[in-house]
Amino acid sequence: MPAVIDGAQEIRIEIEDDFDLHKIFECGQCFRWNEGADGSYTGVAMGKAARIRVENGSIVITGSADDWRNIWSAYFDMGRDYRTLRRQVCIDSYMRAASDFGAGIRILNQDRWETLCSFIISQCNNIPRIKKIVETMCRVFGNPIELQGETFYSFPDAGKIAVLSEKDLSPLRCGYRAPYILAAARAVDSGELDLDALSKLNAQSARRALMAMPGIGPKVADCVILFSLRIGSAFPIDVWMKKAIAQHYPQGLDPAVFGENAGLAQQYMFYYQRSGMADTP
DNA sequence: AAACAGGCCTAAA
DNA sequence: TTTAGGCCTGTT
Repeated sequence: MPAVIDGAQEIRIEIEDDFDLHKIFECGQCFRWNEGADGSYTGVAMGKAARIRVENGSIVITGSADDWRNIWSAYFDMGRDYRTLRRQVCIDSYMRAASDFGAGIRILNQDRWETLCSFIISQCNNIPRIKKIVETMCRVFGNPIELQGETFYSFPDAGKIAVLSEKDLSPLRCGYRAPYILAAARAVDSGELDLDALSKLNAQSARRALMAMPGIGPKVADCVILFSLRIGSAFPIDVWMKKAIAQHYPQGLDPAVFGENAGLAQQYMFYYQRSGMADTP
């Protein structure tokens, strides 16, 4: 069992398993963590602001031991052994290279409503703009959170957004996605779309329910399923993944070969493809 | 300046 | 069942 040392402002957790902050936060699954000059990351998740770094084989994160146990441990998916999972997705030499390159990635267990909303925003958008829209949304509609003298903002509840109009969302500059955001907020707030319940279904059923919503297609649905519903078989396919598959599996690739680890395989492929390292086989 | 960006929707084969 | 064009906005 990893030791948890409880300091005044931060705690320290020894890690043996894969855990690379840069890869975790830059592999495209989240939008609210930013790297500082010292290599630490600061961000807001699950209603908490935190700063985290890795030092001498330990995670060092602001907050209490209870925060770690109640929030961050699950958020960083510490219940799973990624060294083992990484071996399991090595179905060929390409996946061997991709998973070696991406070693350290972990799939975050993020807030469901936030993930849904963020990936609605992500459609036909680049990462800087996605982050900007999400940050504006939090600043305008979220609650302030203090961390080491700095003010951050939580992601607003679905109920807070549900009562707004398209006009209210105009500061976000999110264009045609605004009605999609409102529809999702209202469905989540009313219980018509029960994300917790979806997490108990299989990927196919959850996907069908999500795609019944306007503005949610297969890619957004799969991201929500993988990054927040904890259903590991989801395999989001975006333009990068299409390139990766075309290059390395011209005959096609059935994600089912990865079973329950398809989502992790996707993350390795995606991260590898985006790095440009995958282009020279 | 025009094209494009980590999709989705609709219309049309 | 698959494919083309349009869509807000910001950036190149």
